[in-house]
Formats: sequence, C-alpha cells, structure tokens
Amino acid sequence: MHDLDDSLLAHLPPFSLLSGEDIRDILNQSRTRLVPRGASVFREGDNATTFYLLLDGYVRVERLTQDGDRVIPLHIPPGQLFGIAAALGKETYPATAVAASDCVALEWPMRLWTKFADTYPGFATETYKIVGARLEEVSRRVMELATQRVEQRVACALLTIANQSGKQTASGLQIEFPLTRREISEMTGSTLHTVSRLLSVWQTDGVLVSQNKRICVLDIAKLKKLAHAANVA
Amino acid sequence: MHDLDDSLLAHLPPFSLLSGEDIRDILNQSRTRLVPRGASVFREGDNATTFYLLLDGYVRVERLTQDGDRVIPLHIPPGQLFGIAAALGKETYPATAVAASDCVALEWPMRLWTKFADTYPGFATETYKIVGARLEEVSRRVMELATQRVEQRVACALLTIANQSGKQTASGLQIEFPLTRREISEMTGSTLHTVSRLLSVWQTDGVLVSQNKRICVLDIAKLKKLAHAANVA
DNA sequence: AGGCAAGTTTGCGTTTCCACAAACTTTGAC
DNA sequence: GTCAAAGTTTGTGGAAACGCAAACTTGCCT
Repeated sequence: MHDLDDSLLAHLPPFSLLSGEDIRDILNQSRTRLVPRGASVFREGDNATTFYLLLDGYVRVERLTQDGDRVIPLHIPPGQLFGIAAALGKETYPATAVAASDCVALEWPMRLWTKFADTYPGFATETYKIVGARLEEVSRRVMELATQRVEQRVACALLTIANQSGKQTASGLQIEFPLTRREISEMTGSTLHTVSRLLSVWQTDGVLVSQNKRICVLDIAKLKKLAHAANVA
Repeated sequence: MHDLDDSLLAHLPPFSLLSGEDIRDILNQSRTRLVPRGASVFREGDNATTFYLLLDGYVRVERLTQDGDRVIPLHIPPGQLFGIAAALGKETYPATAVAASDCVALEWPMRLWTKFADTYPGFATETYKIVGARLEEVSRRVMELATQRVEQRVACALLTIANQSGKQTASGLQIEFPLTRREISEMTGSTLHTVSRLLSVWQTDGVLVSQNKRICVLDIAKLKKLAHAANVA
C-alpha cells in the first residue's frame, strides 16, 4: 500500500507523541493525493468530507468576495494539517485550497478525525494549536491591513512567507513556490501594479531579486525595516 | 453560594446538552465577575489562567500594533465563552478584553477547561464552534479590509454589530453598547474624522441616528446597500 | 519555430482618504 | 453651576495608491 516512511510523520506535531504502531495505523487509513500546481484540493462551500496533511509543497488559501475579488488570507507550509473545518463544527470548507506548487498530501475521511482525536493522545491538542496559529496569523493580517500602508504590508507579507517557507541559499532566502505580483496584491489588499512598482524599487535597492515568479530575499534586514517603518527613512 | 439560575446556562450552546445536575456542578465551580464599562477583563500577553462566559454586556477585543495603534477585531456578545486561548494551546491571551458596557461574566480557572471538555459531552465541540465562528469573522474582516472602500467597511461593521447585538425598538435597531467614532475607526482601519463624516451623511439620509455614543439603525436596507455597493448608485 | 497566453513594467490622471487644524458639543466630576 | 475631559464636526491641503492604458517580456503549447 504505502511506501511512505513512518518517520515521515513521527516528527510532525499532530503525531509526535504517538508510537510507531499508532502512526502506521494512521497511515494505513490514509490515501495519498498528488495535486499539480494550480489545481484545487477543495473549494469554498464544498462539503467538508475530507481532511488533509500536506507532506510536500505549498497550499494557497483563497476566498472570493461577493464582487468576485480574490483574497489570499494565508499559505500552508508542508507538515501542516488543512481542511480541518469540521474540527470547528463546520459542514463546508470556508475557503478554497489551491496548490501553489506541486503538492503531495495525505487525506482521510472526516469521520476519522473524531476517532483520531479520541484515540491518539495529543492529536486534537496539536490540531487546535494549528488552528490557534492560523487565527493569530489572520488576526495579525487584520492589524496590518488596518494600520499599515501598502508598502509595509507587502514587505510584511514577503517577510512572513520568507520566514515560514524560505530556503536559505547562497544568494539569499528563496521563497519555495512561484508567487506572482497579482497574488502578492491579493494577499495585501493592493493591486498588481503597485506591487510591481514596489518590487522594482526593492530589486534596484538590492533587497530582493525576482525572476519568473521566483522571489529571493537578499537583504532581510532591509526588508524588515521596510515592513515596520517605511516612513521613517 | 450562587443565586444564579441554572436555566441561565441551559440554553447556551456550550451547556445545552447537559443535565441540570451537570450545570449545577459547573456553576458551583465558577465565580461571578462584574466588570464596569471601560475596565479590562484581561490584557494581551497576560498568562491565560482563566476563561470566561459572558452573561451580560458586551466585550470589546483589542490589540495594539507595534506602533501603538489600537485595532478592534471583534466584539463578543452575551452568551459566549471568551478567553479560551488555552483551548488553542496558547499560554497567554492574544488580545485584550475590555468591557464595552457593564458586564457580568462567570469565570473558571483554566485547568477546569480540560476537565469540562473531557467530562461534559458537547462542551468542547461547542467551544470549537465558537472558535470557528470567530475565525470566520476575522477572516471576513480581512476580505473587507482588502477589497472594500472605507465607506463600505464602516457600513459592514455597523451591520455586523447591529445584527449580532442590536435590539429592535420602535424606531429601529439599537446597538446595545456605547460606540464612539474612534472605536468604529479602529474596527475598520480608518480615522475618526472619516467615520464622523460618514455618519453625519447617513444621519442626514435617515439611515441611522447617533447620539451620545448610542447608534440606532433606522434603515437596514439602505445600510446594506451602502455596505455592498457604495459605488453603484 | 511561431504564436498565444500570462505576467510584468511604466506612465499618467484621478480619487479616496488621511493629516492637520480648529471650533464646537456633550458629559461627568467636583 | 462650572470646569475639564472626552468626543464630534467640519474645513482645507496633500499624499498614497488606484484605474486605465499601452508596451513589453517570458514561458508554454502546438
């Protein structure tokens, strides 16, 4: 069935307290799902029948406004559960999950969630920690949107992603999935034009390099300065 | 000890599945806390030692940005649990809770939360539903801030509050706690000046009446139109 | 290889909304 | 009743960022 290594899960929070045998049980009940970049795992409003663990790749969480504007409240890094709406008593997914890069995920039918939560110590607790972290992140975004200028918000968004999912390379901190100007604008409540202008300037100033949707942060310190106090020179 | 009526809790979601005896047990372990308007129940960063059930009044949730700007992500209506950070694995409160009107709350030491969740069927589930609803609301606010103009955001904020905590009176839908222009601006990422101008116009147009921090919505339909499509006509 | 779609850059005019400022009103305390 | 503090209103100028538009680049598909 699964040629997945048990140790794959052993170090991830929701499973870290479990025995090898428990983990094998859990794995045996899972199915692997490969999602190519750009495809959606589930869509806003779908019946929440399945929950997922992202093994590899990045998932973009999207919502549509009534007017048809797309908003990206957060990205999910590998190692995290997602689609856990039902753990919060929801019957449908509150947002769409799209593969920002090619993804590998494990999936389980939602009815197993309760079983896992009851059976495996720490599973529920760790899941809710993730929920807490997401709530925290979304709430931080509210603060940013409410108080900061576009320039600072874009810098913040890039910082968050770079820290959360940046790979240290020779030249700098590389964001591991493709990210367009439009997407950045949808994360920050701005327009692709404004974002483009900002990135151009930053590229000139040596803060980052961007090519073919790949962004590499060269100077984290400078970016931090931009994020917090764009006005104070 | 407690002269609180058991039936007070019986219809509230976290307790609605419990027997009268269970509810009495829970009440016996609680303490009542009276919080005058303007006082805080707990502050951002405090150790999360206690969780609360708001019996009467309204609580304003506040956070401070690094620059000292205050942001109000949501209000808590009577009947809801709050300060449940620890249910999400947090050790400290992520925000400050201030009484928006005189409040009556029950409080329990946080260690009882686990016990309640284990002992009483539905307690945990219902709590997490509240968390889900809050996540939903904060996330909706992100969408508003990201895509709507100030006018629409203010209209949305008033609509939300009026629906959540408005009392139907002869003249209209009355918001049950005092709400200043500044507070509205802190909910919508705007300034008190802009909010003042908007409310003035709306008052002239008969959408609402506002006096002494009391706001009464006269024409919900008009407010809805403003909320969704301020630009269209 | 060519052509198309998708993404980016840049310029320019315009709008929204903030920042500053100053007067005014209301409320609550003594 | 008076005073201070808090909240509101309104005006004016200006900056930030959007909307529109058009040219340009890049990658991808056939």
